[in-house]
Amino acid sequence: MATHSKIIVIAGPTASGKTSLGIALARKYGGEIISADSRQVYRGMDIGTGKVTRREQRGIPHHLLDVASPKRTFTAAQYRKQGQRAIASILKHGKVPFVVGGTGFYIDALLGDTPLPDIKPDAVLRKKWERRSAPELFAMLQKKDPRRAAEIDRHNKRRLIRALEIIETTGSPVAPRTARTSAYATLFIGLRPDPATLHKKIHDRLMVRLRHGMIAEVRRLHEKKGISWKRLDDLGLEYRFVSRYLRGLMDRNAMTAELERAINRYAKRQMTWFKRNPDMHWITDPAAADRLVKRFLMDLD
RNA sequence: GCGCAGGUGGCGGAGUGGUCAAUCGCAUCAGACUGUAAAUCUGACGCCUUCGGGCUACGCAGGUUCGAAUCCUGCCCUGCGCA
Repeated sequence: MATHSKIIVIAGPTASGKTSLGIALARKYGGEIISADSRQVYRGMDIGTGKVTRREQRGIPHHLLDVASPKRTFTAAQYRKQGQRAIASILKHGKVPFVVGGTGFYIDALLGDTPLPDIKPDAVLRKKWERRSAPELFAMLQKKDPRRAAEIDRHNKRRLIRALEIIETTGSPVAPRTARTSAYATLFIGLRPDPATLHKKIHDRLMVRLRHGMIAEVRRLHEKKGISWKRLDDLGLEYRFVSRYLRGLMDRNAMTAELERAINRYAKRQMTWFKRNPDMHWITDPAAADRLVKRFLMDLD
């Protein structure tokens, strides 16, 4: 059996301690970090996303941070492309890639079996279909691609529009899902703190962010960088709720309370995604990761 | 003390004689995820269930009625106004 290049993934819900664990392991085992975070790719979104500072990086190179303007949507396909490039470059230098982050979709796009059809988003089509109702869109899809229609979430306009977009652009049905075999040997480590601990960490971290200028950051994005309220809302969590507060849609207490709840819900959605991965090695204590990594890098294969 | 308004599920809030275990929103729980993924979307949500249904419920206690969250009486409680 050929020796596959090794990659280590550190996943887990927000505030579970992925970042510092990743850096510690990268330092110990000669690694570099590839961030798998759909919001940390944007420049100027630092406090709200909990982006590592230069200093916290402790000399470990970080990839896929600050690679896009928040004005435009950064997509999973772009992530995959740039991520693959980063992996290749890290391996070339004889280092170990550590994919660290909480965006399960990005991790799968990069390493898993989620195929991303090579069809770019079409703003015109999307805008046109946006006006239609989900049942209408579903009926259209059923007609053009019964196979895809049978498995899709018929209420989710975003998915329906994407499926129709693929069909419209290629003139043929959406390719069925096929298992992709990764070219790498991958160790999946999942951080799963007990719920009470996680909730507390989420709460404490939110208080720190508020103290460290998170509100000013969002205001700056809107006033200085020209990021629309709508866009900030779409970016979710801190950007969504702080912008609503800045718009006067809610007072500060409501903003804080609702944001905290939203973050907790988000953490659960992340877990729902990661739980599906049968290869995930779940740990509660970050210290347990070391043994897994050591064995993975030393042993077999 | 008098007058007025009101007491409904974890919360907010509909319902004013039957089709109400009770619209809806929030919270909570579970889940989905083919280029927006911190986004988007779905289901469950009184208790029990062999999933057919059964049981207990709309402040408390009585009453009217074939039938009440809905009508009547008394009581308790809350808010506002007058004393």
